[in-house]
Amino acid sequence: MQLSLQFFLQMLTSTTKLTSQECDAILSLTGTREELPSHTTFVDQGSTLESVCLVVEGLCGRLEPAKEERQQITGLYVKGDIPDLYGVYIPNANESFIALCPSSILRIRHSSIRKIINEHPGIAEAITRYLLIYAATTSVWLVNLGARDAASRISHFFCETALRLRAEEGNAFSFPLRITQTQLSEIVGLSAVHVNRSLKSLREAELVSFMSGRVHVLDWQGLVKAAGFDPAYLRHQGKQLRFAPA
Amino acid sequence: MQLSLQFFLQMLTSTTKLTSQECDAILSLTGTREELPSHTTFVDQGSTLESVCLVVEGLCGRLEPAKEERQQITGLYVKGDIPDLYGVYIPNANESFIALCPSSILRIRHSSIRKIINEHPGIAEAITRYLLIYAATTSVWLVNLGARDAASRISHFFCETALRLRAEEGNAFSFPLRITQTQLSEIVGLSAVHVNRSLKSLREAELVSFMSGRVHVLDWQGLVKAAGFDPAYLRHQGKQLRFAPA
DNA sequence: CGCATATTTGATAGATTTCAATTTATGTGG
DNA sequence: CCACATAAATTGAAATCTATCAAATATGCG
Repeated sequence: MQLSLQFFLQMLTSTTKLTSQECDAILSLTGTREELPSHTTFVDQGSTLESVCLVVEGLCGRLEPAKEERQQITGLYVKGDIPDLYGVYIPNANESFIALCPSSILRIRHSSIRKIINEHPGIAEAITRYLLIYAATTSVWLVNLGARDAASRISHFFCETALRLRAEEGNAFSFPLRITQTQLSEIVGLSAVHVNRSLKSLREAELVSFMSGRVHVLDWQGLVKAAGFDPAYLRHQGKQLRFAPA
Repeated sequence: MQLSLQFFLQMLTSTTKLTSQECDAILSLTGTREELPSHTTFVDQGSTLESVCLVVEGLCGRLEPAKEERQQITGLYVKGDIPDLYGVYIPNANESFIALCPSSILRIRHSSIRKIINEHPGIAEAITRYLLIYAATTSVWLVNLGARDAASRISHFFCETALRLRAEEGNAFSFPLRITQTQLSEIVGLSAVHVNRSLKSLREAELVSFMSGRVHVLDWQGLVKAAGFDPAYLRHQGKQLRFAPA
């Protein structure tokens, strides 16, 4: 009974009405567990995909090949996420996936996913919605890099991550985020040095502090405001949908 | 017989093997034609979607709500694209869509799309792949803003757009791109003034010039190199796929 | 303890934005 | 076709933001 599979199912049912058979089909997916030390690449850019990776524990990132030494992380994945789920439909990896901290994944063969997709039309529909929510997140990241300054970018990332980790509670709280400042800089498209200085200014403004792999939100309201953060894209508003026959 | 519908079908069949019935189902989609003056918003952020918009002529953009006056364009859509196709699955618009120049669209009701999706499993699959290719493009834009300087960003955008407009031919050619420098600045996340100066430097480097709504590629090889452009994400490599029963 | 990695700081160079003004295009009505 | 109004492009100067380089300090781990 993988907790992470239940998290994944939760994401699917947050948008899509699934029958109990469909839910069972998801929960009974099996795969092989892999323990990944920090910085391990578990999907290679350019490879042909035959399985997907469910994040069971830890944090993973999508890494796009960028010019020379400069690399860009274009997605963050937490427990219950399947970063390379798109590979079921398009099995060519244009990017790599790496463990940002010691993590563990469950590798599930495409054939298992295809089987339940073909047998249960609602699952195909739910997966499409799941993929679309990730696409929406990427758009928001794009706005973050294109339209905000350093401190706001970092703030926005912290806000998003707090919600995705289900960590938000009250106006002050903290949550684990075991990444380095260098990795953070590759997420927000800044130099590591500048991230360090921006973190300092956020700390001095008493909005948020980030140390030893943990984010301490000091003033959630203020942080949300400074970041221009609107959580609409993360949460499905409105009721569960389904147009496939049950 | 809409040429733009044929373009759309081409995008679907570039990834997915469709039966001739399925192709016919696509081509016989109907909707209402709308002529849009430049800057018209045709999908409002926050609205509930009941139709999709096929770009018949012109150029459209996806506009994300950003802080205050600063706005970010997170997607560009050309003839044959359906920018808001995702709305069939998630009918809440988190962003607006606008005409970047005088354009015309065909508004097709969701119910028509849903009908052919339910009747033809291959179409659902093809649409999912189509949505994923757009998501991949957004990731590449994210890398563009996060890891490249001004001139490279602009170059990269021109390279991508040349291919998407099927304009590339030889080492020097030109193609129409009826957007303003201000709109370009909202695409690449820079100020309009800096875009203007970067364009000047690209012109002086004899790589590309952009004037009166037209891109003149002076040295395609050089431009691709300066941009660090790799077209893999735009073109589906490998043969047509399908795992739904025909 | 000692190495490797991560964080912090200072100084400097470079990139980009902003503000303000000017020039050049573009479109429209007479 | 011209005159006008408007939008777009261009330029200069200064301020701000961000990157780079180099070094020092801290942290984690065997």
